[in-house]
Amino acid sequence: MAERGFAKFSAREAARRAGYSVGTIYNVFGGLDAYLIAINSQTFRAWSEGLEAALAGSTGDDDARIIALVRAYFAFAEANRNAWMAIYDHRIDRSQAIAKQDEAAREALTGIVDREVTRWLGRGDAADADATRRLVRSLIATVHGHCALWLSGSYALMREEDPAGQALARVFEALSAHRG
Amino acid sequence: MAERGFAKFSAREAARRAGYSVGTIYNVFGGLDAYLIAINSQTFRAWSEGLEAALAGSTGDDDARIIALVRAYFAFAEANRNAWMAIYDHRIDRSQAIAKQDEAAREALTGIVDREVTRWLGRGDAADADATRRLVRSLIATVHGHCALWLSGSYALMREEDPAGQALARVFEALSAHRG
DNA sequence: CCACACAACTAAACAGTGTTCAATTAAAAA
DNA sequence: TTTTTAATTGAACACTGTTTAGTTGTGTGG
Repeated sequence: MAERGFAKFSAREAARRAGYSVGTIYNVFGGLDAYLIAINSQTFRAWSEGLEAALAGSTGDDDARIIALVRAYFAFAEANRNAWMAIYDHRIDRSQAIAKQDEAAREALTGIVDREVTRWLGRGDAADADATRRLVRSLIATVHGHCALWLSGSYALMREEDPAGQALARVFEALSAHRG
Repeated sequence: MAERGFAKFSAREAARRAGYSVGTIYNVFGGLDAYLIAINSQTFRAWSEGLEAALAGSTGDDDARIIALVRAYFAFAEANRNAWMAIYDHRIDRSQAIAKQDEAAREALTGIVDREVTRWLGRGDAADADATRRLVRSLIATVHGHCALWLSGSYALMREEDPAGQALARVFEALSAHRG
């Protein structure tokens, strides 16, 4: 997946390279969808680790943590283009429930952002908990949008040499509007 | 494309339904990529028309125009899920130049947003033209991110009943930060 | 009116794909 | 050692995109 990308990915070839036959994928994972979910969940885990590592190495103030977080978000996506894009290329049929461990891998990322945003906003009252959660989702969407359009090359966003910087500007505008 | 979605779309079946053979697509469009670009460009045109129609029907103040624009953005995407997502599902090989008319269809949308943002910001000096353009791209990315995560159902953004409202909140925060 | 040229279109072939499933092999239990 | 269970295969099926030789139709110049 990392080297061919979602469009050119072939379960048959993946099985071949692993020294197995096609059928084994279906026996082990139950179907192609579950296999792709497993692959993408691994990407999610690596992504979360990358973000945590960047945060652990951030010694500055609270602004610095947000900056490190967003920069690490973009850095991972760029360094793992195909794998990162595959996460969003694979449309999951919502009728079929996904495995608990895979669900957890996906929610871990939201959890990190939630923790850091709450930290930045300062002791959040329990009353604002819901508003904060909505803001977190929205900030993720904001950063995602910048990253996705950047990597896909859509629009003439290309003439933007620092999309992460633009995303950060939007994030801080939103955060500032929600403080105190 | 509208009824099957990008993943299940088949050029062979499209040709069959149109009463042609597969080869004709290759003769007319030169290749599958160009065919998909033509399809998506048509979606872009319909999308732009939808936005313009919403703006034409907006009689309120400047805030109302921005609101109408973003709401129409989401409305079109929701009403044309598959076609809208296909725009971003189809990764164009940047080595091959796309037709001029298709390029125009894509840039028209950016043009609309540019016009409305400039209008909202008030007479923009020529000096700020570049800053405005960067902001416009960033706002598009912001709204795109909300819409994409919403329709794909990624993250637990689902528990958000008004993603367009969240996108609008972010847009106005950004616009306010960039006024005079 | 005819032969010709040219465009549009087809149909078949090729190498791939996802998906299923009877048959086989390997491992574990009795 | 025999039997049961699990893991794995490989072939079949119906698709897909892509290419190309060949066929059809249509309008033009003589």
